Amino acid sequence: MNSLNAIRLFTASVDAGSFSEAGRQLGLAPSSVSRQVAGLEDSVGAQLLHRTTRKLSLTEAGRLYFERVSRILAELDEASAAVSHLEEAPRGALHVNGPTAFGVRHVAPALPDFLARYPEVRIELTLTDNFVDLLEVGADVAVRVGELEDSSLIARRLAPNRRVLCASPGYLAGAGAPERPEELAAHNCLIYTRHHGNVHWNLGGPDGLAEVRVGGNLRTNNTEAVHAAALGGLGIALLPSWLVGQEVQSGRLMEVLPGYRAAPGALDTGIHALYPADRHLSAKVRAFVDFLVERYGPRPYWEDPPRGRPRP
Amino acid sequence: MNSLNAIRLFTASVDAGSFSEAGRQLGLAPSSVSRQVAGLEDSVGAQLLHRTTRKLSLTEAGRLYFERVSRILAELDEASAAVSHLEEAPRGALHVNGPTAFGVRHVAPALPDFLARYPEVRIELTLTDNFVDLLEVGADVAVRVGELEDSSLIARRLAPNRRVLCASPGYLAGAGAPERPEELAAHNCLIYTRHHGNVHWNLGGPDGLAEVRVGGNLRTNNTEAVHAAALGGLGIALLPSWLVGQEVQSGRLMEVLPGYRAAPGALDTGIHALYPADRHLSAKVRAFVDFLVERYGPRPYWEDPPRGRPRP
DNA sequence: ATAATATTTGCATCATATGCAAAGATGAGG
DNA sequence: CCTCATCTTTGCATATGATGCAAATATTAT
Repeated sequence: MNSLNAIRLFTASVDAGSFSEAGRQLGLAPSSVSRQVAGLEDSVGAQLLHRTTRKLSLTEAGRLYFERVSRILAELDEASAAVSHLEEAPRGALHVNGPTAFGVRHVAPALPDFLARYPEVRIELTLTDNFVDLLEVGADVAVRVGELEDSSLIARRLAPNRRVLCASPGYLAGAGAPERPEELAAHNCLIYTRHHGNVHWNLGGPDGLAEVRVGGNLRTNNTEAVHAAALGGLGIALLPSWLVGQEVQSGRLMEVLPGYRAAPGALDTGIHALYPADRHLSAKVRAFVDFLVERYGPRPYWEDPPRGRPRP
Repeated sequence: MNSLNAIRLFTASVDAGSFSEAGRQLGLAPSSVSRQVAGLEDSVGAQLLHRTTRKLSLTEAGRLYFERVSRILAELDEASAAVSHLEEAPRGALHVNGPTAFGVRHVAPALPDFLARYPEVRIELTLTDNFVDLLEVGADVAVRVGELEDSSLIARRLAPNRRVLCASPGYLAGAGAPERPEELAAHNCLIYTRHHGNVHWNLGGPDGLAEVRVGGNLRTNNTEAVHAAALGGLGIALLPSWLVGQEVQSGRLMEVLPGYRAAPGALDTGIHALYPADRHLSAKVRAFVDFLVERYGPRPYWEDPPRGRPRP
């Protein structure tokens, strides 16, 4: 096993012209240099240097070894430098993973700004709705909505995940807008079946929690389908604000029971960025997460403008 | 300072797919591998591997580093192998140094045979008559006639260095052939001035040592000049057998006082090959020295065929 | 010839690597 | 859902290797 140290001392000795001079330059005793080079010669099985008290001279083997090895040392330093260079500033490929619905609406639109700020980064965005292992898919960072379970990853909160009741103006014009949670039972409520207790909506409001048994003529395992049906005027939906916020703002949907929101559950822990708990967090990942935190902020742009209502 | 060991363990881990497997293959504890790789990551300042109990996966930095570094490791092994390879068989450049007169007569003519036996060797023959430092001139081996003083070199005896009295048949026909050493004083003796006591010839014969004061009309510092003058019939010369042996055999010169020879002095210690006292003697040097020893033998071809006379 | 400097070696000291054991974590299989 | 096997990591004791100092040897310059 060649020690890199010995090789460095060998080349330093050749450059310096003597073991003592090399030792002085490197802050080592001449004896150390001498022994390391001798060990290297034993290791490669050939005399590399002819020694005289006044002069070192390369043997043919030494000259050959020196030429190759000094180039190799340079390459090695170069390799380290290349890697360090990657960490100096955000650059290189960044694999981002996230759920389709959120990714399409709030990640992909943010990428042009991010890439404009960090021109040396290339992004590969993978949107998947089944849970994937970050490392398995080769992702550097993932955006997750609710449900944090992967304990080997670090989660950084990006935004709250508020679910609100909403319906289209047309539906509310026909069926009327409920004023109290209990009235939801009489409405056509669009059910997202992947919530744990999907037949009950737990709503928090000014007068505490209210559990309402709801139902209707649409049950689906796809949030987008609920969304589309609500937009089409089918009924009242309980959907995350990041999905309907801007439509509420534009009036295509109207918030129902605006003082109430879904009681915090597993799905409501917030929106997080997840990345490996490595000692060396790469600059590009850090930059990306910081960018999202900054872009979404404590009150994301998809939330209604402040209405002065107390937050739970 | 990167430890080569850590890099090897890193690449081994990537190849093996786990620290434990790499450890098994290399006979190391998993903890060692883990720590070395962690240290390497600290050293380059970037995460190289994402770790899971079940899987290792390269980060982008790790992939980049791995690609470069595994190639570099191969080059390093190659460099060592190339140098070791040099030692397996005689090959490469062999720098031979020696005195002009002997070199022209007995080294250069031997080279075709040597090179025929070792086709991978290239010879650079440097003939100099002033003493040169082997290392200074970059020689691997030197042939020296007498005068061994360089204690840092190893001397291997190649042949005896016998000096004999000789003259041309023409001279002897005119001046007569001496029968006893004392008669030399009356002859024209050709003096080589670089002998220490150059006005006295110390001759050993059947009746012991005889010191004869000699002189003549030619004194020169060049053996070749003495040789040429003797061939031209100028007088009696005291010349090494390797210089005149074959001419004595052919009759162009005749030995004078054949029972006598120069008493062993500094110039008569023999003909030696000198090479650096390195622990790793290169194969080509060893082969060359062995070749000369074998070629010259204990009684070199330039010596007269055995005459049954006692050696001193 | 003397002084100065270079390499090498022995020895004590110190840093580092290693192995073992234990703890924490993860995926497979029942 | 739980258990088991395996992997990584960390703490600690040990061993291997590196280092510095001093002395011996050798060589060149003055």
